[in-house]
Amino acid sequence: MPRTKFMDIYEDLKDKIEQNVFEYQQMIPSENTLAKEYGCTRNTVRRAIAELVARGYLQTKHGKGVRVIYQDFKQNEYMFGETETFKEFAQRNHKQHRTEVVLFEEVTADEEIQGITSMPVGTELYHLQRVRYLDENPVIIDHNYFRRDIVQFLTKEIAEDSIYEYMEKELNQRMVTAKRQMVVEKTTDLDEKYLNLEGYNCVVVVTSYIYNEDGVMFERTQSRHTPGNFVFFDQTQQRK
Amino acid sequence: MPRTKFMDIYEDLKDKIEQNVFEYQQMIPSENTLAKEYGCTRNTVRRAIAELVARGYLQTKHGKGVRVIYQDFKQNEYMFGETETFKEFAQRNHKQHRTEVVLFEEVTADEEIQGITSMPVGTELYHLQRVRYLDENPVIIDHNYFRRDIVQFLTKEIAEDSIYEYMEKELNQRMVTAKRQMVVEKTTDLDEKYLNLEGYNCVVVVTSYIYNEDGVMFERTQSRHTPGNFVFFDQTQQRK
DNA sequence: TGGTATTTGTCCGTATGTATC
DNA sequence: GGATACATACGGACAAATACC
Repeated sequence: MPRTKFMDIYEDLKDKIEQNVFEYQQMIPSENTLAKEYGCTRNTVRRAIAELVARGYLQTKHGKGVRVIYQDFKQNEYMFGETETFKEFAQRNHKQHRTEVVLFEEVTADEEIQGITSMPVGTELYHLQRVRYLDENPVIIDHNYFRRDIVQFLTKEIAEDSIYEYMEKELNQRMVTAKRQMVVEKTTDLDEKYLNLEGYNCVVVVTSYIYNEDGVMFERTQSRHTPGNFVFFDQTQQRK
Repeated sequence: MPRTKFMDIYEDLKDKIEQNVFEYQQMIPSENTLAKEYGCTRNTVRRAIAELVARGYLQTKHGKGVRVIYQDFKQNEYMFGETETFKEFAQRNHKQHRTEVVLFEEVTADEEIQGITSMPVGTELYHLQRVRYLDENPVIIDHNYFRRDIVQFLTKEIAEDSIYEYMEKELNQRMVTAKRQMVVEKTTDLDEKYLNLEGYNCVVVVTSYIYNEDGVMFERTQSRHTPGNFVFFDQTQQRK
């Protein structure tokens, strides 16, 4: 993927940080030094550093230098500010995963569905309910709505694997922007039917609105997580 | 605050989006046009646009243009990827706020505290427990640990107002990086004693590790939220 | 279908300002 | 005060994707 010069530099610095070539709390070489090493201008180095700052790897200080503040990730963490599918999450954490489609229907948005999805009345949609298993443990129920004009020819079989892989490979559609909102809600009958709640009387509800590169919102998904099995993670830089 | 040119442009564009001068889904003027309007180079405009993309206001597409994808915020939302204090949160949502300090002690980190805080054994710390009220409703218990060598001369009175205002104004210390982790846990006796849980048997636990501009982690705080009162919000751009 | 203009993406080189040591 | 380091900004070049005729 790293086609551009600044992405090459980004990847190289990131590797060096993750491999502890540059250690936690250590200052990395100055921008001018790096520019000479990489054979580019200071601007290009700065671009790479900016990306690493945004992701919590580095911290810059005016007049002083650039410090490593990266520490190892925990497993089983959902990263906020990153887009990761359930399949990718499972693979990253070396877990078995399986998706059971318990509802698959085609609907047309009425006012009730508009209230849920923010899709205009009349929009043709797929409506799915899917139970997600990690190591045979049911941890999430997804309630998905997809626009049929964008996510075309969806089948139950695709929904059991990865809808996003299908979209990218077959339809040449990409998720570009995701807006997510998280609340905790009391459990519903459906939650209790499908999930292993381990005594909790609530679920973590993550509602996502997903846009493609034409700025069209083509998906609204509500993911209801069992409380015990997830961690959300976030890193922030305060700007002046 | 906007001292720099790109921050001026950032603020101006942000206002125009929020005031619907540029409407949802509309393309804004081209970078070259904006550069002429603002009397600067294209690079400076691009810098401002990049910030707005990162915050979910705009979406760019190569060869086409820049589209507005901002929609209004809901109230009572905690924005991930932003640093906001409890006091600022209350004021933004036009709510009364009050903080009650139920524990204030000075401790030295032993191995147990190191396990909780990741602070080295022997570090001198303040340990606080604070109950936070919104409109006289107890919604959060904070368990704070602060390094005494950095957050000096802390008092109960300061802790009842805003520790961060004190740090910035009196100590010239700033929060620069925050790493936060969120999980849901069963309630403890302390939660049940102080919080109004409305039937929930769990709380949302946000654990924060805060760094100053010297890269020193000077605070570890665990905030235990009542589930009903909070929404966490997040926006993401997927990069190529 | 093809050519041209427009628009964003990447990168360069330079200059100046400001914070730190 | 001088050297070093990051921050901002300018102006220009070319590439790549898109739109238009």
